[in-house]
Amino acid sequence: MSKELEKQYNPKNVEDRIYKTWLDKKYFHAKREDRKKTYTIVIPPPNITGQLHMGHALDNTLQDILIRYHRMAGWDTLWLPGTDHASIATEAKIVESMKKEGLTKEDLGREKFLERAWKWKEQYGGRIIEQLKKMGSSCDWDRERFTLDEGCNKAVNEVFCSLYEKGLIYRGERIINWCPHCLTSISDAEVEYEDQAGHFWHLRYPFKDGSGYLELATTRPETLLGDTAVAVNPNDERYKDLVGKTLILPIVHREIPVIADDYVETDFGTGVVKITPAHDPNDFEVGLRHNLEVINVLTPDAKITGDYPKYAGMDRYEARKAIVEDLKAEGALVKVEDYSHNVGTCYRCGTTVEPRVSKQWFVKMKPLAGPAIDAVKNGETRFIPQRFEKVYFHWLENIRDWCISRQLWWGHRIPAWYCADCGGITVSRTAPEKCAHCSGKNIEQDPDTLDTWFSSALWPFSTLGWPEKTEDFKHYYPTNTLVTGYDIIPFWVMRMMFSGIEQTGRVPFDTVLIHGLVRDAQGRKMSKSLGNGIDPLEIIDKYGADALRFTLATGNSPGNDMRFSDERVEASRNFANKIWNAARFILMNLDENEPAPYIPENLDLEDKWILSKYNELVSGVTDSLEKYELGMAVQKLYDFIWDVFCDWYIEIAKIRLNSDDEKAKSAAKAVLVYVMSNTLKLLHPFMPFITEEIWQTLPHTGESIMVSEWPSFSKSLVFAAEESGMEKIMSAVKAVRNRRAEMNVPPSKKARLCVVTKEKELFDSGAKFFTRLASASEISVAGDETGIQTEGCVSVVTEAAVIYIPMDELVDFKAELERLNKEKKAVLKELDFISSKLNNPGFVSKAPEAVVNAQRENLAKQTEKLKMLEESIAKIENR
RNA sequence: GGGAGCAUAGCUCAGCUGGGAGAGCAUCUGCCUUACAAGCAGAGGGUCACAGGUUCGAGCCCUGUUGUUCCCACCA
Repeated sequence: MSKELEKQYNPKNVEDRIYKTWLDKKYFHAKREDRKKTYTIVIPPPNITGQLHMGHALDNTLQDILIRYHRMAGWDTLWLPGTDHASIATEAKIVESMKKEGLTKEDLGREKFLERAWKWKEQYGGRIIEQLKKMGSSCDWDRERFTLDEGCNKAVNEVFCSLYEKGLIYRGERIINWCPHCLTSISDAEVEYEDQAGHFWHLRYPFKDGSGYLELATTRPETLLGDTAVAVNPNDERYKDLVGKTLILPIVHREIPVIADDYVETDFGTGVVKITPAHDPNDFEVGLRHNLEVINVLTPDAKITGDYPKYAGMDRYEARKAIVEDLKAEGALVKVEDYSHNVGTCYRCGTTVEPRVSKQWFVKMKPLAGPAIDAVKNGETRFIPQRFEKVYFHWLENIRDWCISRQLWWGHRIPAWYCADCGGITVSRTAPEKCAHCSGKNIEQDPDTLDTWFSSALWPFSTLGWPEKTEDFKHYYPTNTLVTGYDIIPFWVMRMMFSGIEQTGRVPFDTVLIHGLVRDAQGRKMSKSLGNGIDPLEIIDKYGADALRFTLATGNSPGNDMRFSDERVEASRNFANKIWNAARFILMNLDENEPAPYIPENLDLEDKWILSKYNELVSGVTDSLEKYELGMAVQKLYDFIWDVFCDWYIEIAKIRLNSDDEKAKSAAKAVLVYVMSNTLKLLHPFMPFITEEIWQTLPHTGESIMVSEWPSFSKSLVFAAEESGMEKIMSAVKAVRNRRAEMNVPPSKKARLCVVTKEKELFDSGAKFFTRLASASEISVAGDETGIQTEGCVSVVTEAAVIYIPMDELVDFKAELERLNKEKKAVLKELDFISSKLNNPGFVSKAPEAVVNAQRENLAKQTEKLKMLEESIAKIENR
């Protein structure tokens, strides 16, 4: 009895069971095999607050394909997984959940809050890991890490301290981006700009000496409370004489000077700018240059401070209204215009960012950026596709110092202690007992934590044990490929690059594979607010993980966005089913103790053809994978499996399988098993579950397809003559099918075929195919037309043969003649084209020889075809 | 204001270093041919956005134009 499979592939019966086996067998575990080359990927750690979305699904599919391929191809392969503590996002979620209980952070206190956060992490942090497993991700779960675990903390402290010691981290009072909702500073990269409709308020500020007014325009009248100057361009003729004069600030009635600064554009607005150093980054710079007072008028949650009793407690927008009213009352408001401008918002909560002067920690970027730029310029690390290096360069070349302190509790606490006695700062890898400056014991640690991305930046080496010189670090660092979306380049890729170079002296990875965004079927970005997100888990539930993976890996090239639709997954699911049924067919024909895959001695034409095609597939797929053209690799597999193996080879194999020739039968089986089983290996990185399931059912040696050896190109499987021979037969079969279809002959109506060809031997060996594939009842092959009955026949002409189909009653000679003449016309056109090329001396002398020869061969073929067509035409005309 | 991507069949997209355009879906025709109707056989459908240029030869390289999407940027 042969083994039997269900008629349709059902992933639910397969996936979890197989994944468990892989886990039990520890196939994902990297074993540090000394003699082998290593291949390492560190996962972009998903947030613990997160749920698996299509972006993760794509990212991890690509990584798993690369990992599985390299593992099979004999590399010592490590895919290191983990999660990110995501300070802002997680803290926000916890604060939100506390709010429902009527609690605030302060109510709980730091200790209790962190307890709660860790509990939260335990509860939800594992969720996304389970979801990654559903995808089939072959991560080394024994090495799973967390950006806030002890090891990462050690790495963070080491990096912070060493950068501090080198003078590359400093603390300073600067204007930073402040989120009034999250109540923390954020970095430049974390600000998202969007166009917002606003207004342009034209105001006039009176001179103290009563000599009139200076008119200016602003988008933020409420910041007027903090104005400490009004600026004009030093070369502006209109205002030249006014520089140095004193104005009276409306409402506040404070005296402020008119200053001159290049920053002011003469041709925008009135050419006059009010300067609010505390609430605008440019004004802050101007303030520095002119030694202006910095007056903060807003509280951390963007309300007016108590210094202005009339407005105190109003948020910035209420205050704006109130102040505009008062300006109007004071006669200081000239006019209001509609105005659309770019407003910075917090990338986490969308709240309009408030520039704010405060004391924060910064990383000095210029010295770190240089080497990171060089490393990509000199090719130590490359981007695929290359164009994304421009994004990378652009960021690094224009980078400003990185604000790394966050007014949050959930994160790596800044390893700096302040002395209450001498005011000195002690930065230390471990908690110090006394002030490093005055030895006073009265020290307290900075309450702030570090930007999440500070720890993510160390991920490629902190996860391998750095700063310890662990075996893993020595063995697997630098890693090889980083797979991520283009939107993460400034947040993460760039920072890993300069951190890796600075801390380890080496780039953290040699290749950055960039992918695009997964969009919905209409091309819109998937988002919670639109509600158009597609849950990968639902797709897996409906179609299987392999179908999802296949969909994400196919029909798309690196760096480009893709649209996701159920129709595409359906097509993938159908492909899985196709493979399943091919396997089912093979299994039905196998004996119980069929030997493991081998290549039999007695190969027929079709065997050599399929083996040769398979052999080409091996090098094609391997090539594409090596070039990171995953979509290309998967396309080649699809075409081979469906169009070549299933539609042709299996059909042809049926001839021998149904015969009584035991020797031929077992040869056919052997080739079927050999090609199927090895093709499954090539497909395994893309569709791990179904390939494992089938491979296990087929005769095999070894424990699992995922640890089997990647097929390699074999010179002994090159059969060029059989390949081209087979193609000639195939095109003849297609021509017959085509003609029958045109004439509306149903497949049930079989016909005698007579093939006249110069390649009699070839067509003799391929004759049986016509019976099976071209509805032939019987077939004869002849070297010439002597004695052939062509009367009352339809003739089908290909380059290699003329096939006569006797269909007396069906043949409409007039139509037949028309058809033949139409074909003749096409051939003549073709011949014309080819000869125009070959008659062009430029082409013959300059084009590569192979190209010219191909044209010559084609010329011969078409000439032959023309001859045969003309003969057929003559025959009908002369009857 | 700067930079980048995209523009190919009705739709969604491939097309690797330039050698007479492909797939999936959709449409039409004929088939339940004992692996698969989630299938098989066939068909129709494209001046590869436009205009120049380089080349023996351009969907692919160069220049410009148009449309579209995205990223960056301190014109208050």
